[in-house]
Amino acid sequence: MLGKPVRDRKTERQQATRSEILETAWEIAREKGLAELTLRDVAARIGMRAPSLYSYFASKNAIYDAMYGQAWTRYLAVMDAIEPTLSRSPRAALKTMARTFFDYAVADLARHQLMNQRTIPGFVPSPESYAPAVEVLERGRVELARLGVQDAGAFDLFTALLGGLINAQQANDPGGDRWARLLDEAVDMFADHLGLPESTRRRA
Amino acid sequence: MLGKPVRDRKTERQQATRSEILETAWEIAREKGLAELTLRDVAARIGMRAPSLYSYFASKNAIYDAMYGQAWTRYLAVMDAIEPTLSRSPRAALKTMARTFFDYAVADLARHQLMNQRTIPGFVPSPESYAPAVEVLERGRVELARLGVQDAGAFDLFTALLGGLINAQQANDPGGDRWARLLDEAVDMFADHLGLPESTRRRA
DNA sequence: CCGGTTTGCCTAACATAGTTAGGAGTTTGG
DNA sequence: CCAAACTCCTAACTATGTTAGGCAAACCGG
Repeated sequence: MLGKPVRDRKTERQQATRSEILETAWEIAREKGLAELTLRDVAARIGMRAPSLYSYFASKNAIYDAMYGQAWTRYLAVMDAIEPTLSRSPRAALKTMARTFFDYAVADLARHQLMNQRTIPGFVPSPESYAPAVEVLERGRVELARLGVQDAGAFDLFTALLGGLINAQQANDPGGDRWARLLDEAVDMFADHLGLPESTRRRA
Repeated sequence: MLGKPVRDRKTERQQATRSEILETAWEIAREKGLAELTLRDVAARIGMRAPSLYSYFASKNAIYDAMYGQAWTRYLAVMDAIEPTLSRSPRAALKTMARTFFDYAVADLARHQLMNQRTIPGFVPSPESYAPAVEVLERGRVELARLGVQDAGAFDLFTALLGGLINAQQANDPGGDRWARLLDEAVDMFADHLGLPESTRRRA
């Protein structure tokens, strides 16, 4: 008589368990490293056995995939939070954007590896999980265009520069700031190159 | 009566087999990917079984380690070949050095992953294998200093920039030239930033 | 030339980890 | 209330790095 129930308790529970698995996976990845994550570990920590996880994810890579999607989706939220506060000065805005992404990447090694490196053999993000990554890039492209960086090559150069600094920092001085402290200078270099206003050239 | 024999046939044979194992490992890594390398595969291809490889290398990671050392040692040879031909113009020399390293990295994906990325879980190069990598960096640092790039931060910025371009190229456009073609511009940007002579600023 | 040692490779087997098969107990929807 | 669905389990398979132990050929001092 009654129509569909308002809540789908089954699906709700299923979703809750999926979330719990993912949270636990992040936890272990942060503790032991992304690659050291094992299904038996994840399962044990939530009071299950490994095969039971297959009721929630099709494979271990599907878990990585969901984590990948989460990481980029959450960064989208960070972008949302930042955008209203961006300076109208192109240079300052560029620095804020770069610093924000840099900090997000450096804050969690496992997450950075998953998002930005091919550290898991055989893992390739699915189109659905890749979508937020593409959107982050697209929003970055639009934002930079708004700031005066219209050239496609220039945007590629910016992403390479930023990615290079992040990788160097994580690989050669994790926890330190050897490359972190070069970030503003790098952005200035880039801005100078494009002739953006408010030049503050360094190192004569 | 006679002293030690001139040649140690035993060691020679051992070395030859080690080389054969490494060559085969490179071959498989290039074919299937670095992480997809298995000891059973390597062994089979040289007419052995997996455990026999342990007479030549202490572990699979020891094979990766030797490959890592080879890759960097071979690049040292490339540097040797390049150095005499370097232009006296800092900018031109910088471009040649950057392009040479870029091309070396891009020429072999598996090798690049091993040299420059943490793509093999748990693999950390030994001090001996790390040494040539350090020397490449050191020679680069000296060479750049000679060209007028004395600041330590500037050198770090250069390596980050170059590494960022390489990673972007390999990750997002393998086999293409989307970032490769930005290399000269990137070096000019860097040289402009440092005020090196022969400026050819682009993109007004 | 001969007996012991070393070397080179083997088979068997173990541990770990992802994954599949199949089943039992519980929940749930008609 | 019953059948279907769901949840989780145990057992087991596969792949792969690795260890144990053995056997035959090569080597070498006397």
